[in-house]
Amino acid sequence: MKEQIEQRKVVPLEPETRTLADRVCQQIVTAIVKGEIPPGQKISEPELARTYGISRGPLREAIRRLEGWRLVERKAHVGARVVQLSAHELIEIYRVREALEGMACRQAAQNMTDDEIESLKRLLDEHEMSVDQREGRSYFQKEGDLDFHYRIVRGSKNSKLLELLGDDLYHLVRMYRYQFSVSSSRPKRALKEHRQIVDAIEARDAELAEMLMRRHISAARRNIESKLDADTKPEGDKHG
Amino acid sequence: MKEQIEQRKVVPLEPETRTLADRVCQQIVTAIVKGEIPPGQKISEPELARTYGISRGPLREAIRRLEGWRLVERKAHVGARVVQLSAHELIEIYRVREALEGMACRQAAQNMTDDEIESLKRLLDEHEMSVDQREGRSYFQKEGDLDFHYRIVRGSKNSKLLELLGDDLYHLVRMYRYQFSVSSSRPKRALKEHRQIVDAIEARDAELAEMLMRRHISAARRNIESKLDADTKPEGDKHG
DNA sequence: TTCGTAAATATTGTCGACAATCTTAGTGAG
DNA sequence: CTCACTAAGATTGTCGACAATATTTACGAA
Repeated sequence: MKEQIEQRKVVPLEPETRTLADRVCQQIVTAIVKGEIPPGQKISEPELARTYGISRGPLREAIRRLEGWRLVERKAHVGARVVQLSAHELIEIYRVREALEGMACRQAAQNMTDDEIESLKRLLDEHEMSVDQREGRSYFQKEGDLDFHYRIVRGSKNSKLLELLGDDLYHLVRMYRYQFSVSSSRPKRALKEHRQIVDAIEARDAELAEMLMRRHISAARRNIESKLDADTKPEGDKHG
Repeated sequence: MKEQIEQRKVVPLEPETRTLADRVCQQIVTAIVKGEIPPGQKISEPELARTYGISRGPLREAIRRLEGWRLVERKAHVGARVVQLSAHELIEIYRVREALEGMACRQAAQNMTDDEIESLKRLLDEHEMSVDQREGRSYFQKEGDLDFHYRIVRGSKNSKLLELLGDDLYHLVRMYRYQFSVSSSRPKRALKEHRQIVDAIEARDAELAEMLMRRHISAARRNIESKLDADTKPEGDKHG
């Protein structure tokens, strides 16, 4: 069944060529994204060093890189905290995504290979099955959606775009999906839009592909906006 | 005369509240942008530590942050090098700028205050005088142009946009301006386009503002492309 | 009690030393 | 002479200790 395995690493033997700081950095990213270290929380160096069983040196280097990725904010002589996005900032991110991924989608329609498109269609098939299942549903709502978007961005063959979206924005988006359950509360609708997008890419219709992607993200943004409105508005109006 | 001084810091007294790593980080960025540490060059920790008179600890932290900003690339157990963009990647950056700054310009037309617009017009007045002078010309071609763009991005009031463009892309653009003299070889034309953009913003015409900005950056991109073509094509055809 | 001050504690920032890894120089066999 | 292997040197990675700064606690006066 699984003929298509993600080929992550071809060197599983070597005793981990990466650096301690590199590994811990990724572990922290994962912890932040999954909400194990929630937004706004102080990052204590002694505590984390104990947790990961390393000294503070590599840990600080990892934090410094996260700082560059804007996943943590640091104040001199005070410490680092996990970024905490305001509702407004989350919306801003979606506006940026609209511009960036719209462009990515346009370029993907021009630059994706037929094989990549074929593989993308298979991914959507899997997603289709997931949304019907109970347990798969959460996968699609959390990670699956971004998997799709990530493939489009890769398909654009624009490495700068990939860096900006992959390293900077997607972490934040994933983090807030785990935190709030701000994920697409409309999985079937979203999936249908994904299909449309792939169709446009397959037809090499760059204009349409961009338009559909912008609309797709715009809809997601409005979905969040209305949710946030519903959460913030009723504070003086709780319970009808 | 200078009624408009850049208000950088309001706390000049304290014995520098920033961290050693922070300061050195900024020094390295400057060195890289100005080409003192050219693209592709190895970053030797012992050497730089001597240069800045600090130990390797803070220096490594600074490098880690630069790694997050993608200004340097590091290989485990080998070392860090200043990024070296291929011509293709430079073009990619301009395509990303087109999408991002187009959006920024649209939002700027909606969100800039009248004061900010007024200040922006004065900046253009200064630039106008600069291009006529001999010595000022290089300022506009190097920093002045990006000053303008930076203000537009700030005017969009979108903090995420500001982070992506300001921290990630502009460093690279500036770096390659100092390196190649890839800067606008058409300063008067560029300035005129800046005027048009500000006019559109002042008129609160978001659509037009975005369109003009996209065209402006697109023109810059094509300008670079033709230059690069001229540099690379004649390799088998040197000297007639 | 409450507020301000001061000591005590904890955390962050910096350094030098050592270990692990890579790079270079040198040597010898073919 | 070239190539491969080895050894020496240099660089990166990690650690623990100490200094500088922030935070908390304790104490006393109003």
